[in-house]
Amino acid sequence: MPTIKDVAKKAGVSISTASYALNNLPSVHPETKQRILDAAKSLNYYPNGIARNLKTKKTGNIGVFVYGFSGPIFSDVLEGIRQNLQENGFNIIVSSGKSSENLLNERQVDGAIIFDNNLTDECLKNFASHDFPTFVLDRIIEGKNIYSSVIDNEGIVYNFIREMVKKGYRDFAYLSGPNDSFNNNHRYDGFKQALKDENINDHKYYQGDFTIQGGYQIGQQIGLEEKKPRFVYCANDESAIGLMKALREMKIHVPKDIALAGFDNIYLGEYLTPKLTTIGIDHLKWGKSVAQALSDLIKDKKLNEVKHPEGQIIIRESC
Amino acid sequence: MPTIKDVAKKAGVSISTASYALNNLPSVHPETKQRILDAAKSLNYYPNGIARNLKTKKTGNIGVFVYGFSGPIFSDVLEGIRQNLQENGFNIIVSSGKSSENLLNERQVDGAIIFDNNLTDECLKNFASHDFPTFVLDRIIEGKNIYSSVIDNEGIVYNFIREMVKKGYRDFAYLSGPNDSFNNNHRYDGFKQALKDENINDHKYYQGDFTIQGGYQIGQQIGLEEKKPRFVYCANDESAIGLMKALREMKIHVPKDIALAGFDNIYLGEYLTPKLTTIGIDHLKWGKSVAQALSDLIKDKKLNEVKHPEGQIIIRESC
DNA sequence: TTGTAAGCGTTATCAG
DNA sequence: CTGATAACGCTTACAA
Repeated sequence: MPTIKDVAKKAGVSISTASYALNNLPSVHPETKQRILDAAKSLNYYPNGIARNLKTKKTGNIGVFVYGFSGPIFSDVLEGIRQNLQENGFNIIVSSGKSSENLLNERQVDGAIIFDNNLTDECLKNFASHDFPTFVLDRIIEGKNIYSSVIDNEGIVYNFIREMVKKGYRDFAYLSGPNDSFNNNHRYDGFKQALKDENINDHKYYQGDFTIQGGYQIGQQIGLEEKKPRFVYCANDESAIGLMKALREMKIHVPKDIALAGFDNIYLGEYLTPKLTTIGIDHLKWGKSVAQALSDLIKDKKLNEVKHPEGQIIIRESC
Repeated sequence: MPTIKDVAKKAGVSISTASYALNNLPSVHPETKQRILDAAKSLNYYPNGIARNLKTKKTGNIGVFVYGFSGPIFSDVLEGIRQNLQENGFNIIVSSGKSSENLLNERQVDGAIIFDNNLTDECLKNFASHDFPTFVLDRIIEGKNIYSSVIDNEGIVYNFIREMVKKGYRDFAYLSGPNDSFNNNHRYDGFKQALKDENINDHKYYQGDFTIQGGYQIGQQIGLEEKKPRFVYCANDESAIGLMKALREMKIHVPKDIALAGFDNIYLGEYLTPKLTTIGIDHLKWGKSVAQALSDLIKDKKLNEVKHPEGQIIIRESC
């Protein structure tokens, strides 16, 4: 494995001159520079990133930490982040589980984007406090160098439910996600507030867990109920899909017997029968804008506007 | 940001003793060790990974390089890899695009798992040649330190098509993926061979691109054809989904009018109407076994059996 | 324009 | 059991 030393020797210059040339510093004579570049090429030399990182105290890496690799909603956020970071000359490093903590604690990244409940506020605050900008997308944390960009769950679900009431529905149920989920809780708040403002005093509540399987079980349960809700609002699309599957199996027609809707606009919603009504976030744009804000913070140390992602109601066939 | 120097000073020992204690070397006296650990804790000390990596010439990171973050099939492979690497004490770093090349060339990872056409054979061979074990999952490369683990596309598609012939189908078409795709080409080979062995001399061929959108367009085209194929085998599930959507819109019934099937067993196949017949790979297991082989290679420098992933035919309702 | 040398934060060799 | 010290491969004052 050739080092800069080998390149310098081959080109007949000192290590520092080699370094200057390889880093495109203007001071070095064109001829020597060429000699150095040729030597590097012929040796198939690449700088050792680790050594550079140690010296410069920068890695050029941005960590994106997710709670798992399954699940369809991440992909677009990640892709948006990736595209933007590439433009800004950063490497993207996506990780999950124990690795995430390691990479943060050992400072193998210059900044972080978080989408993982399992990373504690403490861990993140500690990382951020050492001058590493951090964006959190799955909760709100206050702290030095730490910023949140979260969906306005409450507002958009509120609007959606009121729209459904205008359409004539009045008998609602809520199929929840996990109780400790930021997104779920805010969606439920919006749901309740809408009912309240429409003077609807009662609603059923089903405990789900954001999975298809969970929605499916609730669907089986609902199928056996004497008095079924007319509209089940599901805290995410996957719950809705499971629910819909169970209802279909029990010959309960959607939306004629029971209407339903979800959240996330996962791409398969459009391919179901009936097509799923949902609330969509422009994940690609969200990813890009967060990545841009982070890049600005790292490069210029100044915080530009952090756009919160906008939600959009997507009416299809399930209600 | 505290360094080992600060810890040593606080504990009243030399740097090297601090290092010994922090790395659990047996030689250090329990009492001093405790003092050092306490000091580290009170300073909130974490070793600087970069510095350690430079000295030890190991990063503890495994790079997983994918062609993009979208697409459902990756997630399970990634999750399998993640689980296994975590057990083996490695960090997982998933990356894509330009970053992948950077991380490889700058040796920020100890080994790599590849799922990305855009990384050239040359780049991978170069990386691997410097004693970094590399597993390639999306093609076959021969070279020092470089190993392939690929799906037996040909064999399983072959078996599937022959099974369909037994069921009575004889008029087949192939909806392809991109022409330069390893998976697509081998699936097509299996498809053709099966027809040949069944003495079916002719078949239609539609050029797709592995996307829902692509499948949808072909579906619209087929809808207008005078003489439609009886069975369209799709090179992946997403193509099949797009195709199915178009057919439904044109009131062509699946499987009564046209039967179809895909490849990948993406999870939503089960939630479509009709449910999609497909060929499934146990991606989680695949990811785990590749990660295990890579870990063995890095730790023991010895190559254990590389399991090729097994495919399974999953008959549902679309044919 | 080029070279010398210090130093980034560790680990590891060697001596005590 | 503990401490000096060199070294990992690079960047960057500073000197020439």
